[in-house]
Amino acid sequence: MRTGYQDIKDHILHQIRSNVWTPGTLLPGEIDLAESFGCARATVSRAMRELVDEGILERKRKAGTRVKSSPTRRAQFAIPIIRTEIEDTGAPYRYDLVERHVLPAPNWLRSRLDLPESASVLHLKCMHYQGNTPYQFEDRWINLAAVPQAESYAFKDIGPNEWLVQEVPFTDGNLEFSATNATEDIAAFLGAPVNAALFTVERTTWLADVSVTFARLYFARDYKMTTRL
Amino acid sequence: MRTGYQDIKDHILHQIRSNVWTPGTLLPGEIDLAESFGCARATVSRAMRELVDEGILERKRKAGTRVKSSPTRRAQFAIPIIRTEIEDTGAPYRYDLVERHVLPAPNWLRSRLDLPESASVLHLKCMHYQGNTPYQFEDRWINLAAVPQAESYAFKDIGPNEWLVQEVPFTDGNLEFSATNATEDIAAFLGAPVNAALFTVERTTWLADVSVTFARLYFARDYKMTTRL
DNA sequence: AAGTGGTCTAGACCACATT
DNA sequence: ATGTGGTCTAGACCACTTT
Repeated sequence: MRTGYQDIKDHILHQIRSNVWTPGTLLPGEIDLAESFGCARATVSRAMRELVDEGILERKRKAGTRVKSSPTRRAQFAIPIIRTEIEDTGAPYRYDLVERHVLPAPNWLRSRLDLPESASVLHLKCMHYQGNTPYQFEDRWINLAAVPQAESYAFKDIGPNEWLVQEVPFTDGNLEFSATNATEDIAAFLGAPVNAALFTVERTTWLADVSVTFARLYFARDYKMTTRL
Repeated sequence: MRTGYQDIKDHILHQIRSNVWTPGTLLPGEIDLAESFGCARATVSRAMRELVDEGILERKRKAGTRVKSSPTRRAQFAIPIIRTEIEDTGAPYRYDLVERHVLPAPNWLRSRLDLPESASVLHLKCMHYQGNTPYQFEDRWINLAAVPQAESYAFKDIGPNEWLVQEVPFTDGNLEFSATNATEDIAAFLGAPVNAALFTVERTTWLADVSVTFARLYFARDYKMTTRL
C-alpha cells in the first residue's frame, strides 16, 4: 500500500503523542519527509496543512514547521436546526409561537444590527419543546429591510430559525455564549425557578453588509452544549 | 494573474450568496469547472474540499457536489491559555492557588474519568484575575496515575492549565458549556452575588485511553464567549 | 541570497455509489 | 458498467522571511 497523506498525519500525531516531538520542536522540511516516506512533496504538504488547520502545527516560510507550543486546538461544533437536534434524541419536537409583532427597532437593537432610525423589525417570541418538556425559549428579531417576506409569514407552524435557514443565505455571523439568570417571564416559559442559571446563546447574522437577524436563545435548565476537541 | 483555488472558493460563495446556487443545487463537476476556469482539476478539487470542510457544500461520489441544504456551518473556536487570553486584553494577569490536596478520587470523578477504586488525584482550586478583577475560578482534578510529576509540583506560580499544556500531551478531550448558579463559595471568590448565573466550562482530557484531567471553570459574571460563524 | 512553505499543473489511477 | 470525487505524482514556479 502506498503512503497517503493520512498516514503521514497519523505518523506526525504519533510522534507528538509519544513525546518524541514536543511542543516547539522543529520538524523536518517537506522535502526530507517526502523522501523518508517515499512519497511526493505534495502529499506531505497536504498532511501538514491539515494539521495546521487542526491547530496542531505552525508553519512559517523559511523558518519551517513546528509543533504548536500552546496547542490551541480548535473545537468545532455544528449549529443544528433545533428541530433536528431534538428529533435526533428520539423525542417529538413541538413548536409554539408566543408573540409576534412588527415594530420600530429599539435603540439597543439598532446599534447592534447597525440599522437606520426608521428601521422596522419583526419581533418573535417562541418556545421549542422536547416532547412536553420545555427546551428553549427563542427571542428573535428580524430586519424587515433585509427580509421583507418575513412580514407576511405567520411563523405559526415553522419557527423562524428553520424558516430563515431555508429562506435567507447569510455570509457572516457571530455567536456569543453566556449565562443568564431567568427572569419571571422566561422562568415561567421554561418551567424553571426564577433566577435559575440558563445557558444562553446570542446570535447575529449578516448578508454581506446587511444585518439579517438577531436572536437570544435561552435553554432550559441544566442544558449542556457539548463538543469534542 | 492565474486562477487559484481561493478565487474558485470566492466564486462559488458568490454564486451562493447571490442566490444563483440555492441550497440543494447540483454544481458542475470538477472537470467542467476546471475547464471553465481554465485551471487544473486539482485546483477546483481543493476549493471544493475546503468548502466541504467549512460546511458549505456536500459531496458524494457519482452523485456530485451540492450546496448543503441546511447550512450546518461549523463554528470554530480556540481554547486559549487563560493567561494569554487576559494579557491580550492589555490587562495584567494574576493567578492565585486557593487550595491543593492529594486525595483518593471521589466516586463521581472516578466514573467520569474511568478511574480504578484505588486512584489518587490532585485537587486544586485556583483563581485567575484580570488586573484586580476576578476572572475565573478553576476547580481542577488531575489523575496522578497519568501525571505523577504533578504531585511534586506546587502550582504556586503557574496554574495547572498552563502547566498541563506544556507538560502533558493529550489525544482527546471534550468540552461542555453550561450555566451554573453561584454557590456561596464561588460567589465569594468571583465577587458575584450568590445565585448569579455563571458561564461554566467543563473539560475532560485523555491521553489515548488514560484520563488526564477534569476541570470545571466558572467564569465571572457577564462573561461571554464569542465565536464567528 | 537562500531556504522554506504555498500553490499549480497535467496526467494517472483508485474507490465508491449509482445505474 | 459508469461517472463522480479522492488521492497521488513529479515537476515547476512563486512568495515570504530570515540571513
